[in-house]
Amino acid sequence: MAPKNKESSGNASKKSKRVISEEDDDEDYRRRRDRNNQAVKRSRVKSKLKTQQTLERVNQLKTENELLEEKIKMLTKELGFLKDLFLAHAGSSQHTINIQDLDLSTLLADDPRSSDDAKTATKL
Amino acid sequence: MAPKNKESSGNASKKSKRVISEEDDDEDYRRRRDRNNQAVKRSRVKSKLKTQQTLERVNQLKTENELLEEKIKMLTKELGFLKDLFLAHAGSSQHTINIQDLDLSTLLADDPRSSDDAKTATKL
DNA sequence: TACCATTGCGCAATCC
DNA sequence: TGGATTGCGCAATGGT
Repeated sequence: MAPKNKESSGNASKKSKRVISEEDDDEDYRRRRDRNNQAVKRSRVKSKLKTQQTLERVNQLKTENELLEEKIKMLTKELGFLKDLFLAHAGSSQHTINIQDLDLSTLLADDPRSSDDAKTATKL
Repeated sequence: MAPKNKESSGNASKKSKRVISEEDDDEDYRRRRDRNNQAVKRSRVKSKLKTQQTLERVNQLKTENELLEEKIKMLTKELGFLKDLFLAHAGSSQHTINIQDLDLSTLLADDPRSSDDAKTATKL
């Protein structure tokens, strides 16, 4: 904190014709200070904006996360059903499954491979 | 920016015995300023800490999401396999599946219902 | 050398 | 009454 030259030396002229160089420097100083102050404001606005966007990103990711968890529950449930089916018959004596006994309609209705989330599911 | 009473009026005594009340006020002012400055520092440290934690949270959630996406791919793949099996035989003439033809070992090896991510899968 | 961006810091106004 | 926040300006510093 050094150059705090306010109305320091006894300058008669205020800003009439900037006599020599002292006044010029003062004006320069003010100009520079003002520019920096504006730069500081810009920088701080940007900083706050970034902070807020980060918070929004967190919420966005949380929501996304919940949806994915739900989807996993659904898929796991379906898989469990199908596997139980296989196991049940695998443990039986004849080792065969009669397709007529199965209600595939409900199972295939929400086939994950053709849902709206196909972006991640269809890749393979 | 008003009360910038530094070495304003011509006070002879500096802090010897605080004559009446002027000096006292000055000392009080300084004490208050110093305390506020410390409070400001604490506040800013806390603020920066929170910002950083938020950034870490974002990365954490991103990682979590990727894992969930992968899991969904796996489950979808498995489901697709099982459903194709059903469909294939549903379209056949005999409508029966011979369990001997299936290799359930690989399928059941990584049963989602008994994996390490059981936290979300076992709930139902 | 000049310029803008960032950052630490103190002041004062407000908030709580 | 007093700490916590916040907007703001200054100066130092970083990065062209």
